[in-house]
Amino acid sequence: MEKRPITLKDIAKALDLSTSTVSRAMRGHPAISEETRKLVQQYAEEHKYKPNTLALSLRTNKNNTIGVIVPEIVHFFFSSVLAGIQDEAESENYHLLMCNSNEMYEREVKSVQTLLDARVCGILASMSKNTLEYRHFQNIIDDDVHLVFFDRICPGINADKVVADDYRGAFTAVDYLAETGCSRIAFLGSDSHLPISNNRRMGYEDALRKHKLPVEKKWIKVCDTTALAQQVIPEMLDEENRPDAFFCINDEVAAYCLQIVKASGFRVPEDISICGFTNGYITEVTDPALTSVDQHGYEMGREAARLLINRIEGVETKKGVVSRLIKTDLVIRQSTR
Amino acid sequence: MEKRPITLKDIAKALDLSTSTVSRAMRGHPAISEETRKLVQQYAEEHKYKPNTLALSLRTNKNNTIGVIVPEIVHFFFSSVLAGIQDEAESENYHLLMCNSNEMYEREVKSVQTLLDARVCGILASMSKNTLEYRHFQNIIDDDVHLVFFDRICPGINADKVVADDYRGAFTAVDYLAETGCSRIAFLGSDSHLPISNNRRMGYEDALRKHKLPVEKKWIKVCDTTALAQQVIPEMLDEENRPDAFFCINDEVAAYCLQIVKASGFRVPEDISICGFTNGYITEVTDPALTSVDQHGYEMGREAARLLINRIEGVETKKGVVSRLIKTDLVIRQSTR
DNA sequence: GAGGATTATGCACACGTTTGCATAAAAAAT
DNA sequence: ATTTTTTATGCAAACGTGTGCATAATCCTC
Repeated sequence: MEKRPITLKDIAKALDLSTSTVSRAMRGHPAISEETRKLVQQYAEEHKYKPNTLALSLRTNKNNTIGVIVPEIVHFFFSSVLAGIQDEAESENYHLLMCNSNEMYEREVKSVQTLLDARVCGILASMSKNTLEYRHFQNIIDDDVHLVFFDRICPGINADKVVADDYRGAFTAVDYLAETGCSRIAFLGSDSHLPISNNRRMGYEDALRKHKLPVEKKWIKVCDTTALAQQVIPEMLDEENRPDAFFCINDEVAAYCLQIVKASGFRVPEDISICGFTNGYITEVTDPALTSVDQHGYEMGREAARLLINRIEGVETKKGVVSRLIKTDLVIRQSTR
Repeated sequence: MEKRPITLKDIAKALDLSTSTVSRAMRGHPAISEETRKLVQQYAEEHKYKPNTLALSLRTNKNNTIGVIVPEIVHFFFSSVLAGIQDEAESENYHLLMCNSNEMYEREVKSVQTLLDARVCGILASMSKNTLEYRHFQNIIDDDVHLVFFDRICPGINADKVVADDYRGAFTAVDYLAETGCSRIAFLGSDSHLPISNNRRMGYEDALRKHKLPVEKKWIKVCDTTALAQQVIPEMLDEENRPDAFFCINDEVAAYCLQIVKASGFRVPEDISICGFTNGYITEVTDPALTSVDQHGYEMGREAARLLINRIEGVETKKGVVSRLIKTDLVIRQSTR
């Protein structure tokens, strides 16, 4: 009952040839006569011969597979990156092994182990928010497996990286807010151990300085989840010297911010401007539509995959770390003046 | 310079044993003395021996990998399903090979081929909107690879499936719309060759009949993209006998519908009620927040993966097709009365 | 027509495992 | 002391492929 797929050996037996001849015939080796080559290839075609990739992998110790670790799948930005990685990998004939750390350190460690055990050629990773220990990433490098970080890079590891131009994105956005008359601009960010947040904060501060606006501690908060938003934003609105603009670390926080601000009786953007980061689906369905900084996740995915594949195939040979910056673009909608 | 990972053979040589003994010692075979077993296992531990999964796969012709084909990654529902699949697969020690058809028939065919070539143990698939030819799916079955469809099933193929209870979700939603006083309820659906859309339409119609409301052709439209929404909805609002409720095939269309309706000067929900389907992120950020039918994508993913794995491991032995229905829940927010 | 160059094919091994069978050594039974 | 049983190990083959080397067959050249 078991239907065994046809192998080179089967073809050899059927045609009364040796497996080596068949193997060479299939790959068009010059030392094989035109006659037998055609014979073999036709027979293979007819019997739907498919090379066993497992055997091939074993022999070359290369399985044409790259592993991906994302902190969260159900997320516009990360799924965009994933789509980019997927497209690039597919066009280069690489398979994609997917892992999801779910923002948990333990699962991230386990994912790395899983991918190394699966003998992937390289790994694309974006770090979980809760990762403070980097040993597992170092293990990848120690195993001579290529590693490229995207977006959430790991500061303690010497590896290639592809990141959005967070600094410039933040600078441009805050510059725009200031240009349009906002003078008390708040920054709702993440924990400062994440380079992503830190870089944006620097862009934010530099833009303030450019406009001779004060950098106030009380207007810089860790607020990167909707739960935190519900708590932090009302407090800020209650103060006598309330912000007249919110620059948020992601679109979700911005959207909740918008709701809270409206519910508190302020008009957007007349009283308060709001700007998000990512430029995902939700920016177009809020009322008013959300101004946001486009991170070009799809492009980041493609770029990261391309860099990794170039490393794997020895096209990229730079000794040190390669860093790619994906440009960011401010997309102005109705939530800012 | 090349650091080759340590193998059973290496251990054997180092300990002056045969590879077979080492192999048995590692797996705790009873015919191996306690003494050598400990010796081997300790040596393996010290030298960080990792079994080569490629070799194992070749031997057993089983690579503990399942393939997934989704029509679109950047989509709340599908990424939710993916997350569910991922979690279930991981807990059962299966790897995930991911493909993205991007709603294109050709890429779907290619994805199937890719996965079969990779010798996956099974495939989870959701059909692209543009797929009308089913031969590639039949190939999976002919190759004796397990196949489970989720959500967008393929009507022409005899395979296991896990789907949302679309009929009941639609019925419940439309029933609720009617209960709350709507009498001219429009259905913005997909092409009727998709079972998903067809089942919902039947639920929609049955709910209308229950309330003795007429089923009008002009209130049933194909409108499953935001682009179509921009075109179709204004036309419907312009008619003298305009709908007083829109039941939409997904949240995106519902959100755009909401915008268009508001922009046309109608109040939501006082003049017109709007209901979406999926219950994704955006339902909470529109104004008013969107009533929607929760499809429980994550659960669907887990269920589909579990079913597939049960098939692979011979736990599920039913001869015919197994169909699982994932319950749907109406989540009432402010876009309906 | 004998030697050399060319062409086409096969043998054997390798990749890292697992496993049926044989076997050596030790222990037990007669 | 010899046979039988037990225990622990090794040999060899297998999974499906690719490749260096040997070799058989053909052709050319003088």
